[in-house]
Amino acid sequence: MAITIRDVAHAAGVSTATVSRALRGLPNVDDATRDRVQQVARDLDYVVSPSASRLASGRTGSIAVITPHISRWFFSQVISGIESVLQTAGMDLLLMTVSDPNDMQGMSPAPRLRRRVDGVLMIAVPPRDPQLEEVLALGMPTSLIGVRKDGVASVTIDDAQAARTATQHLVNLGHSRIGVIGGSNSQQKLTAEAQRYFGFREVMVENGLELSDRLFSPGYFTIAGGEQAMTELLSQRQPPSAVFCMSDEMAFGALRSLRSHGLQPGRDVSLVGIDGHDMSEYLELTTVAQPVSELGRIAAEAVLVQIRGDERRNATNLPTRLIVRGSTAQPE
Amino acid sequence: MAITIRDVAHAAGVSTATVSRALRGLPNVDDATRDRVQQVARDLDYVVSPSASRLASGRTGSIAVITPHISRWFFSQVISGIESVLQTAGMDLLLMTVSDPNDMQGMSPAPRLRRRVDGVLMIAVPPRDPQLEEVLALGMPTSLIGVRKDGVASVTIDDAQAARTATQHLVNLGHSRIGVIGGSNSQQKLTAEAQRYFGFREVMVENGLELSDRLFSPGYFTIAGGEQAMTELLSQRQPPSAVFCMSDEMAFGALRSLRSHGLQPGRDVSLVGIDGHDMSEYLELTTVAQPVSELGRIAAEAVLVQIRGDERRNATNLPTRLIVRGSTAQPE
DNA sequence: CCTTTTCATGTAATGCATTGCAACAAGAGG
DNA sequence: CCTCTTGTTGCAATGCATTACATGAAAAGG
Repeated sequence: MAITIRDVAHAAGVSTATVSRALRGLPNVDDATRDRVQQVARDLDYVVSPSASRLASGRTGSIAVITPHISRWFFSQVISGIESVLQTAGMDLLLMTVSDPNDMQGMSPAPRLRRRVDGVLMIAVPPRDPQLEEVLALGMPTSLIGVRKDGVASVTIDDAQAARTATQHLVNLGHSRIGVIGGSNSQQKLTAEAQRYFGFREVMVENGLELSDRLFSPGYFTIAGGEQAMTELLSQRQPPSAVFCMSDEMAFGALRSLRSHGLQPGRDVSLVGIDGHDMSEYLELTTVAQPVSELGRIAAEAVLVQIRGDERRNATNLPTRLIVRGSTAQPE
Repeated sequence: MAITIRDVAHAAGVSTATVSRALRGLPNVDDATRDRVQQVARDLDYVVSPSASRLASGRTGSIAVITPHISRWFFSQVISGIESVLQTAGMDLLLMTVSDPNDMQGMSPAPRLRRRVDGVLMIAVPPRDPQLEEVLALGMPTSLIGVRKDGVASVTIDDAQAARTATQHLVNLGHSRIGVIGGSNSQQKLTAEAQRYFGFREVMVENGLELSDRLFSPGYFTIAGGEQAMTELLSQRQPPSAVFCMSDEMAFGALRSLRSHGLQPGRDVSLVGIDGHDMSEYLELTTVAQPVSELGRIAAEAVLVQIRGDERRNATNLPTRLIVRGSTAQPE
């Protein structure tokens, strides 16, 4: 009932092979023939059957984006960047989530990928996650975002450096008792988190400042978690005069905690985040901004390159920049 | 080179037809046979070729989600809700964006949908948008989110009612000079926006309050736009004592504008938004919360139902609820 | 004018699962 | 013991585009 390539071939008086070539812009087709075929195809309102095309060619024309979250700021920004590139490239974007690697009940996405996509983009999956390993084992073009792993293309920021920048900024202002709000206490940390912690430590040590477990509080990368963590830090005998938050969203929560304790960000306690979240400008949050949607765009391009066969599996690092706002100031 | 259904059939000593039936859980397959086939399939690490399956069956097992934005809060929440349902149903989620309907350079998504998906979900597309019409003309299972249109399944909130609730709240507090921050000034308004304006007007009229064009300012549903709009309202001879913002994000911008004018939200100027944005709690914003990801979930389920053949094209309205916080108070 | 390229086009095999229909076996009913 | 169900399985057509290879014609080269 639907129009097929044969209908077009008949109507144009050529073979299906020629129609296929003409419509896909392959060489070795006479200009006149090509025009005629295209015209006929348009007249008949013909669209190729993707299933048939995929079956015959072996290419699916789609790329999977695997992410642990869709609606969190960082992830939606990245996905948006990816989408813009794939849209332009005419690739379908298959969106799938992985259950938080911690609770393993969710089944691995790998089986759902086989024979279904030409490439995979994974956002912020722990580098030793078994689900990641399974996906990599499929051997298809893959690019990671926010994670670095040997032999796999990846796009990241220099997390350690970003943390250094943030921490150094606090140190430069004269702070010496500096707290950290990070992800979780668990060992199985995301590289990004571990790197940020590493960068923080370095600067602290370089400046001979105290590093204490009591100055670390987990915020689980959520607003609520950040608020909780800040409250925790404030409840100590000697609360920090400045806090480095590993994400802006946690910093937002921390800001609120400050306010509900009657403290003023910047004046009473300095806060710096990492992200460059849209809201940070409106909350006067000092932050180390990362080019988030750019991460997605570059990673998407990397997969496309791999699909084209240019086996370029490199690791890209994008620059971050410190944006100083009202939430940081010299200790009084 | 890849394992096909024939390999499985051979190994299990049955026909491909039986393998197909056994693996998909169709009836009329002996339990012993089914077990054997499943075992063999697992041993051989067989996965069906989606392309072949689609070509043969005519079903694609995927659903398109068409949205004007990916990273904006509302949209990413909705997409997240959709994803959870589709994941469970084993459907692929194809994500595509439509260029803002206003600039028509982006080509319509309709051609990219044909033969490619079993159903479509569209988020917040103007009801008379030609791109929407084209998609509907495809005649496939479709469900709209945030838009109501005759003959098409849709999931929305009662926007007029939400606006009434927000406005009435301000009136009840004793405000009489009430401003509005809406989308744009243009005529081609999104239904949601028009409805919200309508609800606002109604309450104003019912209470005999002044309705002036000067009390309307466009915020384009962005944070920056909201800030601008609030600044605009504040610059008038007689600024409003309360402002109804058609979205939380615009309200965030408005909050900032207040602060930079040295005004305190609630005490000096009351603000109410619509959305129930995650951040609104942290900014003490009074808002009319809508069940955003629920919108996505229900719409997704509606498409699945249509795909199954139960031609149930109804319009669902989800409830909203007022959450009163510090940004609204009696005028002093 | 003849041979060799080069280009346009056609032929037909290929990819792989689904499904209508036929065949058959075993159990139910008489 | 025979007919009728009911359930299990196989056969083979089907869906539709892609592409390796073959063919023939025209252009290029000698």
